[in-house]
Amino acid sequence: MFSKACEYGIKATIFIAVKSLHDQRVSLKEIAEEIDSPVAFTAKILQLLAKSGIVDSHKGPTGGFQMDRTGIDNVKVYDIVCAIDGDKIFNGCGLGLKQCDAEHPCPVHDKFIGIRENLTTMLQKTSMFELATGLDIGLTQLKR
Amino acid sequence: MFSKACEYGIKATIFIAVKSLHDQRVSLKEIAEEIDSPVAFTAKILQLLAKSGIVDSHKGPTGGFQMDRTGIDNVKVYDIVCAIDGDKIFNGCGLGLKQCDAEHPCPVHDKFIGIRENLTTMLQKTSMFELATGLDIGLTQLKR
DNA sequence: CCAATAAAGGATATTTAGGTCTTTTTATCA
DNA sequence: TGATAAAAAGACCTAAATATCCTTTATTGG
Ligand code: FES
Ligand code: FES
Repeated sequence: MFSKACEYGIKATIFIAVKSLHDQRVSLKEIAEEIDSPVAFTAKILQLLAKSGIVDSHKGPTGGFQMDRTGIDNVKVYDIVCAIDGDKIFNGCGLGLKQCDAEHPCPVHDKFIGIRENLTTMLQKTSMFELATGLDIGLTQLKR
Repeated sequence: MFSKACEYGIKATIFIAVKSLHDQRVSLKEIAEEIDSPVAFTAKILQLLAKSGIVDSHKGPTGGFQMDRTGIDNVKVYDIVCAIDGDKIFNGCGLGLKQCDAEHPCPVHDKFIGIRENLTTMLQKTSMFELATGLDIGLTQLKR
């Protein structure tokens, strides 16, 4: 469904959101441990998320990653997926035609379009706040 | 969503079904042209589909690929996806946890499970016959 | 100012997906 | 029966995703 980079990116952002809700900045090392991801690779992904304005980063001692309250409420899973994997999964043809076009549909177009819309809507509606609170109260987990 | 191999496999099978409905066997070359795919790579995929019993293959002059009427009715998109990409997309965790487990869910589990079920059901219900007839009457297309 | 800390950046390595090429096997039919 | 046609099989190549390593830059606190 998503690339590894995107999976790490989503998990990292949720974790940063949890910590930010407790007014804590969190370091790359801590993130990688918490989401069970390779440190250096995670660094690349966080760089991209920082450039995209999804998370804030600070260098130096006491540095690390964080989100402000507005971000925690406004950033949706959809934004992270777009930033890392692009929008192919939301707009692309399920059978790989150059573009998905209802006027010239592939054989699965009509069947796919509904599911793709459900996925898009779901990801557009799901905020970091919602996912972060579930994690914070122990309902969900980021590794196993 | 699907791998390239899987996209080619689905398209190839639909095309073979169309031709089989007209009692025509079809060669690798013809298939690759019709679905706009690399010939040698398509050969590999068709080998796998033949081994999986999804299509029948015959060597020699007049040889090629075909499906019997039972296969055209019974083979579902789901079967092709499982044969080529495996069932990770149907059972795997959306965030890449080692296994998707409702007792120990990842943050997106509850949101994902419904969409994943819709996708699975849709692919399990969609037969080659249905897709082949749509293509045959010109409603849909395999390349662009 | 300086030492320590942490992210940014860039070069490199590894693994997997995607794709090609050549040889072998099987079947047809003239 | 032998020339030919077509898929099967296996070795090989290429590009992209994943992952690592090293150097640079920014920030902090003493
Ligand atoms: S054309 Fe293939 S999904 Fe729309
Ligand atoms: S645990 Fe992640 S989708 Fe079920």
